[in-house]
Amino acid sequence: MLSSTAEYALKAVLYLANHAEEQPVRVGDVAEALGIPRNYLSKILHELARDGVLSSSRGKHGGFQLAHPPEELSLLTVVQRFDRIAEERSCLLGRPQCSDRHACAAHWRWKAVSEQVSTFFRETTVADLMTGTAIAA
Amino acid sequence: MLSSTAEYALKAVLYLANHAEEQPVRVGDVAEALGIPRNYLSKILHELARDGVLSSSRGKHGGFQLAHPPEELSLLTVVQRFDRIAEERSCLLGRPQCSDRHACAAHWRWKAVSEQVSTFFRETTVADLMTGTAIAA
DNA sequence: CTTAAAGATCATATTAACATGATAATAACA
DNA sequence: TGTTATTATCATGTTAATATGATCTTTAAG
Repeated sequence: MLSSTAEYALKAVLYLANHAEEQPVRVGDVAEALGIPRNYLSKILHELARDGVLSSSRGKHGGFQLAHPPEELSLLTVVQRFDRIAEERSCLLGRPQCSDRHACAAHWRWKAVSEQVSTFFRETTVADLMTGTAIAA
Repeated sequence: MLSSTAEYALKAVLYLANHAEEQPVRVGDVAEALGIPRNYLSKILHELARDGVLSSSRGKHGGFQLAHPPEELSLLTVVQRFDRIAEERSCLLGRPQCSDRHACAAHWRWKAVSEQVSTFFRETTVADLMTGTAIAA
């Protein structure tokens, strides 16, 4: 569903959210804890920082942390830079211009499902996925 | 959502379903009509034939056609050889062992959405997407 | 039995995603 | 002010998906 890059981003953000006490957290620690290639993750976290999802500090005692409370951070925000999640380009058959007005063969049936996916990413927050958080259906 | 290979497969199967009169249809015709690279499509259709989705005949007047009525052909069947659609490996965070018993942070929330996607591919048939077919929600 | 039209197959090229390694820039602190 | 720990950046390598081109095999028709 997600590219491995987006998956790394999401896992790392979740890790930072769950380690809010020990902020900021070093790339190396996150990479080791999650089994993600270090320099690759470094680049990903840097991009998240440029997007305003994380804040970073260099030098001794530097590292990364969430820039905003996890309740205010949707999964879509974390992931959208890396994957086009069911936003706009949601045509199952890859048509550039597939819409209600110009529907492909699969449009109406797929739209219902596709919107559920979008909604999940748009409305689920990092706080919803933090360990120790009550999970309600 | 789908890889371009799976998308090609689906488009081609739909094309064959919609041209049942002129069977069998040549690879070149399908490729040209859909804007898909010819030899690449040839390989894809060959794989679909090996899976029993299509039947192929060589030589003059050869080509491809559906091996079964479109009502009996699910999108999952068409696509599963090329993409792992929400079957098994459905963990959003890519955990190899994510299940109800060993749930990742996203498991329960994602499961509901993921199952809708699976169901769509499993239960929608090629007939449902054919042109001229009534579309009911 | 030859020929032409079709799919089947093989070798290779291209591209983007994923990953690694080396070096530069920055900040804390002795 | 120099040393060290950290992120930032750049150059390069690897791999899988996508794509192309050439050739082989099969079959219908003349």
